[in-house]
Amino acid sequence: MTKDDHLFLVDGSAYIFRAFHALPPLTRKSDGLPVGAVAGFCNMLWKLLQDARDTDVGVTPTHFAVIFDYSSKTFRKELYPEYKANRSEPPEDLVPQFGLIREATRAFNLPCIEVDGYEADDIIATYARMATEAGAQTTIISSDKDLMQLVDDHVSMYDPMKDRQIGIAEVVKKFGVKPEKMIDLQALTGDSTDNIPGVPGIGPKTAAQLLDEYGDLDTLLERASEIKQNKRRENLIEFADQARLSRELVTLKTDTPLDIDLDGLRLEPQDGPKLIAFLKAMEFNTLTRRVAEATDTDAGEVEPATVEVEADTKAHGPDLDAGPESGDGAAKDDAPTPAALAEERARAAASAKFDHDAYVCIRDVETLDAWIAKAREAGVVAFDTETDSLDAMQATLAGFSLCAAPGEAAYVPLNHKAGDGDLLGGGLVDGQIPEADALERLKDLLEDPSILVVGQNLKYDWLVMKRHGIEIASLDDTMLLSYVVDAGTGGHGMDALSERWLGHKPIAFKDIAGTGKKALTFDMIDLETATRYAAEDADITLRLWKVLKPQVLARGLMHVYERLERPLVAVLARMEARGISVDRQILSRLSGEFAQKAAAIEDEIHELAGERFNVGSPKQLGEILFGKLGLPGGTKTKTGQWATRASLLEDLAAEGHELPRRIVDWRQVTKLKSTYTDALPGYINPETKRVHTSYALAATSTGRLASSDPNLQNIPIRTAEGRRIRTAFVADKGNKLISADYSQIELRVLAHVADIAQLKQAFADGIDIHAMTASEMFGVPVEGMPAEVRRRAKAINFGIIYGISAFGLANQLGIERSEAGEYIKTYFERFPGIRDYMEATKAFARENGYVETIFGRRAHYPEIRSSNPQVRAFNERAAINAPIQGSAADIIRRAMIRMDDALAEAKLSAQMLLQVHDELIFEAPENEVEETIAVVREVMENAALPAIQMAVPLHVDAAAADNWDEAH
DNA sequence: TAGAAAACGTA
DNA sequence: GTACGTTTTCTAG
Repeated sequence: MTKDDHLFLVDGSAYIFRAFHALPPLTRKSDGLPVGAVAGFCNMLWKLLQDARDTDVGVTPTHFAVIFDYSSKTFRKELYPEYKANRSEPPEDLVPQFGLIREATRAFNLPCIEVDGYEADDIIATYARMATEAGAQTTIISSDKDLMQLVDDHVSMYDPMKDRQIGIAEVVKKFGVKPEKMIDLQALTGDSTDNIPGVPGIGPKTAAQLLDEYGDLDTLLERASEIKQNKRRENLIEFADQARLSRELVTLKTDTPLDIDLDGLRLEPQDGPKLIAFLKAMEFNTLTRRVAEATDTDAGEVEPATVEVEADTKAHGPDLDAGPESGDGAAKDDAPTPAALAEERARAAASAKFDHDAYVCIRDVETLDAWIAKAREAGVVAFDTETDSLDAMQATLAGFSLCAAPGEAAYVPLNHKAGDGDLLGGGLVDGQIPEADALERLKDLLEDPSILVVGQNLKYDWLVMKRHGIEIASLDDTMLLSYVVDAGTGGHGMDALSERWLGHKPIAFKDIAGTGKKALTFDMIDLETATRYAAEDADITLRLWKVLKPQVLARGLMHVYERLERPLVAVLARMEARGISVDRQILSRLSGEFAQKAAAIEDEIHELAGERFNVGSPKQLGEILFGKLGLPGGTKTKTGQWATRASLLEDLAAEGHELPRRIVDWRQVTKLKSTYTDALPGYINPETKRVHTSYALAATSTGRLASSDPNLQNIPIRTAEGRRIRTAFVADKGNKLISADYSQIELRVLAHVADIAQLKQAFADGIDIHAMTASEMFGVPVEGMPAEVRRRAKAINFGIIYGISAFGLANQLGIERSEAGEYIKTYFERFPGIRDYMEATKAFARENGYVETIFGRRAHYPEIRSSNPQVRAFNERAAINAPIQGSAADIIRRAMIRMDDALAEAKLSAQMLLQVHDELIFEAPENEVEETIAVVREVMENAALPAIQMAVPLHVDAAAADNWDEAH
């Protein structure tokens, strides 16, 4: 095909429906076969081909094809199970015409193109792209707005029923945006006929205006908070992921696999007798005559063709989807479910081979530029940094790897050191791109919002790049995709994911770096080995992304990923980067005090024991207590050692034994010293002088975060001694720390999900919930209630959240198991709805293998059907707890995601520093404290909205002070 | 020297 | 009774 050629592409499937509805019904005289659409189609084709010969029309096709939908099981269904879900079956009169129209196409001597799994529009887009690349012109015979995105200088459309050309100007006139913006426009408006969601409340007019103002969808969604209209802003924020999904759905594929190339579409001469035979069979007399005249054929000589009439329901037949979960995964070729299709992709990835020799080590800017160009072309790039430390806040960049297509990955070394081994350390290895040059180019790529940067645990790379002045704009994280799909079933580290999904065991870091004291850091590894390792990581990451993203979609979990996971990456990275000030002096003073106290207690212990021994050794201690001294009540742990846990020692102390009391005291002091006052100063970053914890997003089965290095979610608070450690967490000069925590959030969630009238009422009235419980259970008035009664009710309330057992409650309260059982019985009599909820949750978990939070997050419990009663019971309790703990975790996640913008909008400079499950810690200028608290409370208390309207109010307590102890 | 076990800090 | 991470001791290699 050359630039003088002109390709005509007829959207056959769309035409069928339009002709059927627009034209008067027509039946074959002889037998009543409905043929209206066929007649319209034949007339249209004939006219097009005749006009083509009239050179004065100016448009002469040299290539021609008619394109059809093949099946409704397209990749879009895989992306979005609801796609075209509201399509009803085609009218009975239309069904037999699908096959006839294909026959007609062949009778016209025209190629009839259809591809399994793709829509006609994708095939059209692909051919149009190919023709444009050849420099040729394309005319698409359709008026479907879904195709308007293809219109440009080389591609136009033609509406055969209205005899109207559609070019760039017509698209702009009709929709107010240029054709290249049609995708974004459709993503916003959605499409009710195809069941594309879009953003509620946004029609074509609003969409065009928004796109005019913000340029494109990504920018609009990013800056949605600036929009003045309340409802519109909320919807754009709330349904951003839905808009992105819609965009994926409306974007036509230009790489549809095609059996016939452009040259195969060259227009063949009309075969008069062949066409007339078909037309006679259809009994289209007028058209038969015209064709006979034009082709100089004697129609009387031609026998009518034998045309098979079959009910071809392939084009738009009913969907036979069984549901999102597929049993044995054996996809039937006629009706694969979305999950089965996702699994199909997983199967394909599982057999992929890894060729480490194919990886490239990039050592000059030209090559780097070429790879970056390739990434731009793809629009998606897997990215991974290699450094010398697991601490992103201290790590030095050794290099980075890129992968834009499976199997094609490269490593870019930047700071590898020569392993000379002298004490001064080797210099830089020769032949590495200067860091500044490479990062300048990388910045352009990573900060481009149209490039999707895919990583495994991207928060780490985000922080490393941020420290080099680069902020990744659009990201996907394979760890988080896995977490959304599989929370509760194994880990989400790259090695585990690679083995699970790709059947490939990656090169182990310890195999290239060694282990222990003489382990190498990555910058000391030779470039060849480094390339094999680092490029493999990027390769694996991209392949995982290709497998996991469809998994998320197929299971209907995209909203969980988009609303609760992906946005948190940058939020947490910023919190970690800020860190918190910890006063070294205070900790050092406390360490001294604790050391003295521990030493004194240790002397007493040795005195009481009558010998010196290692007090820190439970083994030695057990021997002394239960062996040498023969104290009663000794129990053994599962390894046969004497158990010496605090609660046991407390019991002994209560019987008047002095030694156990002293052990408990000693343990408390040494715990505080070793874990907190001694360890924390070591975490103060020498550069920032602050402590930067690391939050794990995918560590828990319920959706909670986890904090480590150091863990700032378990700083002591229960004892007076412990609280003193909190005084070392301080605000910088001129600032205050603000602590804001949800009051009773898990019990509120329980009241909501289990729908318990008394609980809901109590929270609505702001009543003391434990006292209310006690009053209901024991008939004691709240006024003047004994502390012990309330304490027991409180323990029961917590027990409920934890999936209560008589054994556990008895343990907690120090009562007999039978008595605890009575309490539970009474509780369920007063709150039968709770028991119903617990039973229903267990049943759901047994049935599905997972449970869900109110926002749809899943936690898996594959062992809930274990034949081991202990294992089963444990899984049941966990399954009962997960929706409650997890929903609360989701709520605070939502608050955190909104918080930075809310503070910025209020022009407050407060910074969110820490999260402790139901508490957020901020650092704010002294004079903004009151305003900040108001904004923080507002965001936290409304965090479930607008997705969920809780049946109980959420309440947040907040206070400000110079240190964490006083603020809490 | 790596990993399990026991203990204990938090929500 | 739920969910975590860190420290120390102790054992196996």
